[in-house]
Amino acid sequence: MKKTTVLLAEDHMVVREGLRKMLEFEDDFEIVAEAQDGRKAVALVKKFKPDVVLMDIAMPLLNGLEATRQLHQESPATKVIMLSAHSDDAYVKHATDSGAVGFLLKQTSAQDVCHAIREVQKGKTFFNPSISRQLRRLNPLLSGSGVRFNKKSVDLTSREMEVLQLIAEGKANKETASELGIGVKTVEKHREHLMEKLDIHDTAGLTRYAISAGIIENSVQLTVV
Amino acid sequence: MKKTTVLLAEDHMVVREGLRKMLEFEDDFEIVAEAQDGRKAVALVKKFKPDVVLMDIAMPLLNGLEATRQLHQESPATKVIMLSAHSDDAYVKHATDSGAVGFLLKQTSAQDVCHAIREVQKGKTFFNPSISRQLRRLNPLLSGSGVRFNKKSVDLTSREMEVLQLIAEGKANKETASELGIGVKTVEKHREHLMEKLDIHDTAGLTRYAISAGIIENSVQLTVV
DNA sequence: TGGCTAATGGGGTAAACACCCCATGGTTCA
DNA sequence: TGAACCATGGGGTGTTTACCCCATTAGCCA
Repeated sequence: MKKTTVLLAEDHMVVREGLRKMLEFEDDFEIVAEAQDGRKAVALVKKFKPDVVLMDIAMPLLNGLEATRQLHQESPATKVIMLSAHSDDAYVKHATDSGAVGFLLKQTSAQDVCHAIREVQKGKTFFNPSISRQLRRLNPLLSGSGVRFNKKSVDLTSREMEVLQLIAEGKANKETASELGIGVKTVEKHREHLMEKLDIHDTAGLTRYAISAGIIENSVQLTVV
Repeated sequence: MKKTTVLLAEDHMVVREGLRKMLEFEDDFEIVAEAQDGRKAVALVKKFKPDVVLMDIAMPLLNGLEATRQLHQESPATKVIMLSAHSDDAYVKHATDSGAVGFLLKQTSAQDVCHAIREVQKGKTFFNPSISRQLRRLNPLLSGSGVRFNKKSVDLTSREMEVLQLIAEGKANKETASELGIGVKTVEKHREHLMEKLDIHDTAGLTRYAISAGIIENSVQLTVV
């Protein structure tokens, strides 16, 4: 039986070695190459044409999403499973848009990683349960069956984006209202829509989302003088 | 020969399993327990008194720095090696302040992880080369004058730090209270003190502060076109 | 044209929050 | 041995949220 060839793209050596040891335990996988950044990943996929790529989202030089998009030009048959520590909508949406057929959180167990590889190799998709929920929420159209999903995701409206930004900046609804020249009730309404769309129901969560989505900046402050 | 007992504290299962498989390869280590959040880590250290703890900085409920500080009350002999994806000055400084005797980046190879454990077990310290450079840069200021760091910025009590983390994770005061096993009024009080000390008077602001101070983790911004 | 969404707004309620008042023990340190 | 700080609580008050109900206007598009 031909083994499933796998390429690991992950910049953290600890994680990469862990994944490798994990997969070496199984006898139907063969790791053909490892990349520590997105650019290397693209080059190695071009060279080795692996069946599956385990791709970290956050990598130097070229992030996993953009790397996925690029390697699909070179090797359309290669299935990419995204790895991420986080499950922000922006990530999940970008991942599927980029052509990833799987999305794993780093909380995932070894069994699930192996399972995911086998599933995508069979032409299926594999998402962590929580991710699946997000996908259904992002695109109700695909909730029915294995329908292809495309870029129809919850882009926030520009008004919602504005309100989200002001929330994350610490403005109360009243301030936001006068800032935007609209009524407080309208701001509340936008806030409601945001929470519904993002499935985040507290200010702290909205703030974290805004930062991770790049809607506001949050420079790392060094506490060392 | 007695094996070196190790506790893994890391919320990402993928990383944790990787570390475990990595250490199981060596015959002088024995993993006695694993924790997926800081609070569990403290409890398990109290129970098992391991020789060494591999501790991720960013974990739910209680971050690795604060967990380290707490477990040193219970088990002063336990050596803690911090694991982090980043090497921000704030992290390194806080790690040494908290009592960690090692600091590894997640880029570290398996050999170095094992080497680090053996070194700290021998009573030495182990830092990644880049971290060592940072320490040398930071140390003159610290040791020379004997002045406390952070005097410029606010120093929060350890309880306040815990509350801040839970706030930033989106917990309501009631949840935080039951999480910490104290009254809601006390949580409110800590929250008041936080706001007063930091001069931040809204949840969004506290959340941004927690992220920028490295008390909780937040996704890296992606510049996907 | 009918159906969809965005944006605007009003009303109401229960919960949570921010910010005051107060107190009791326990450390720590000068 | 106090002063200063910490952690723990109770009471109260006004503000702000989160989440329901409802409606109108405008634009898009199939």
